[in-house]
Amino acid sequence: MVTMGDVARLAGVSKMTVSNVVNNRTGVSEPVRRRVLEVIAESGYHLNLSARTLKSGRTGVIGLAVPEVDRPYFGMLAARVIEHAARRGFHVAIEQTGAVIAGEVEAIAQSHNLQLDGLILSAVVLDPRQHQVTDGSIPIVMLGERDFGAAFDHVAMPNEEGTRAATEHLINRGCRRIAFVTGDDLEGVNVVASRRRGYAAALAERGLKADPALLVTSPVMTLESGRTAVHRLVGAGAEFDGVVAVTDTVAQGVLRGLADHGLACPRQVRLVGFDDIPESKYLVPSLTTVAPDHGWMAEMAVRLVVERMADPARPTAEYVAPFDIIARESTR
Amino acid sequence: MVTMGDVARLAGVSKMTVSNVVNNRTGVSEPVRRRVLEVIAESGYHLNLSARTLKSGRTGVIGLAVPEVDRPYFGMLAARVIEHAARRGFHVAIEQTGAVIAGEVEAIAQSHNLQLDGLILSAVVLDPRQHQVTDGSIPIVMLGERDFGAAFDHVAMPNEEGTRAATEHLINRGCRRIAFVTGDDLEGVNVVASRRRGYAAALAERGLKADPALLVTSPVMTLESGRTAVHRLVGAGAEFDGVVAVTDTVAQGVLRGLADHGLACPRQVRLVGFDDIPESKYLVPSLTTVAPDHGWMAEMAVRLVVERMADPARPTAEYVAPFDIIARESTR
DNA sequence: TTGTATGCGTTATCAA
DNA sequence: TTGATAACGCATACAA
Repeated sequence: MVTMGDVARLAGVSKMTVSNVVNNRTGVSEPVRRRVLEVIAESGYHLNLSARTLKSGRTGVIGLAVPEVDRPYFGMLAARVIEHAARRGFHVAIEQTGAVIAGEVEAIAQSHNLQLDGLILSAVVLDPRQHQVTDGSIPIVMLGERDFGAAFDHVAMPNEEGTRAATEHLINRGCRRIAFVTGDDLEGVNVVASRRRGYAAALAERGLKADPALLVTSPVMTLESGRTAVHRLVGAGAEFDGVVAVTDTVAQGVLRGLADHGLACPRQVRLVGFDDIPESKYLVPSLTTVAPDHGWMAEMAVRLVVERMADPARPTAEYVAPFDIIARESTR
Repeated sequence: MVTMGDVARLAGVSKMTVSNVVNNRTGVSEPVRRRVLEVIAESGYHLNLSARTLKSGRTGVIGLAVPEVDRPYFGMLAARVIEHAARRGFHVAIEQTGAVIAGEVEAIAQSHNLQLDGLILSAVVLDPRQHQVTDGSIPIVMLGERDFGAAFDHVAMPNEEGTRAATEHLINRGCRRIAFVTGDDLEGVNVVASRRRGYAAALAERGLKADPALLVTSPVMTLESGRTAVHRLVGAGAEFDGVVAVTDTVAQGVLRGLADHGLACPRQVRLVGFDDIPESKYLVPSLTTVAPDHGWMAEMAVRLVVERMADPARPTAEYVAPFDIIARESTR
């Protein structure tokens, strides 16, 4: 391997001069700079980032911990975060937490070992009331789901507002018996609880009764759980003319479940999701959904991490992403 | 920051002994080991990976370059690669190439700077005949798409075999006018060309004519391009009773396009995709598809990278993933 | 404008 | 079984 010293020797200068050239610092005469760059090109020299890191204590790597990158929503998030991080000169190492508490705790713990400069954690199960996760050694930004109070910077989804708007949208379309298909952690501080509050609030506002038979929960929020939810509703003889799904992925499963029972959407049952994943527009019927501004969220998360690196003492901030209701065929 | 030296001092031993304990090496007496571990726990010491890297020249990071992580297929791939790499003690840094040649070349070039121990490159546009990409400084495994001959280890998709089987499946179901919806780089050494060969081979084998009007190409392979392809077929007055889509994502777009024109699938047009992304099972109608073994591919790619680290001289190998045809509603 | 000395935290080598 | 020393490649401080 060719080192900075080799380049210095070949160019007939000192290591320091090479370092200055490599780092684009001033104070190097033009002829010397050219000579050094020549030698670098010829020799195939590459700066050793580990050595620089050892000196500076910074790796230039931001961790992104998500449940699984192959869930559409988190894949989308990862793509945006990688983009915005690159724009600021950072690389992204992805950790998969598996949506289990141990995985999310581990992601924080590992951030030391991995020498991350910062961590963006999309926690979905970690409960701030039950787990002491205050780390403090590197900037951690909580993304999207759980609210850890003022302990961390937090970029939140418009969970409650979004679901309320979605539910209102169904009501405006004439639905009166609206089911809510979601996860089962209704008590915690989490996306499931917040979105359900929005659903309940909209019903209450419009004077509709929240029928417990129309609340279908399951431990996971997947395509399969959405499908199964419909099977359960129909199996229990529940009457419903609208469904609010906790995510687009679940909604897609619901669509499948409706098809299994020959229920036409939107004619017999209208459906609305949450996230606006890329596929939603192409489903048959295309899916009405709550569309938070994902690019905005990713950019903000990266920005908060980077800014906190510069100023660790800054008070934590909480941002809620803007959103739109995208009306499509599933609620026509 | 607490260093190995600090731990050594606190434990009353040498740095080397601490290192031996941290690395689980033999030759440390039990009492000393316990004492050191105690101090480590108390002091909150964490091994500095950069320093280790500086010594060893290894980072423990494998790069994974994919077009975009938010495409379902590549998200799936990334998830599997991360899993298998973790199993072998490696972390994964994801690069997004944007499916452009410059991005793919850049990924290789950057692998130096990022101090990657290896690179898994899912190239989709880089053409081995036109670009000199032989690097040699770190192990590079080509994944899935393009064939670089013996220059790199290669884990291939069963492109030709898969599409042939898919096309045969349609013929067996009674289709006689089968369209192929794909990308437009039909000449290169790539997934588009191979899959088309499989399509053509199946038609030829069964004595069906390949009507050029039924070959619909577009520069990209997306949900939108699938949808548009159907619009173009119908707009041109083409008659077709089956569609082979180059990927499941494109197939999903095709499904949408069929719906736009009131064409019933599978009654009027049968459809088959390629990849078996998680969503395919839940589409309405559920999608018949060629299902390569993605876990197998990811595992093999990681294995090849890691093995080549150990033995850079080993001749390159080529593996083709096994696959199944999953018959679902879209070809019922 | 350029060079020298020193140290970042770890590990390999060799000696004790 | 343990310890001392010398690197790894770079950047900081300071001297020339």
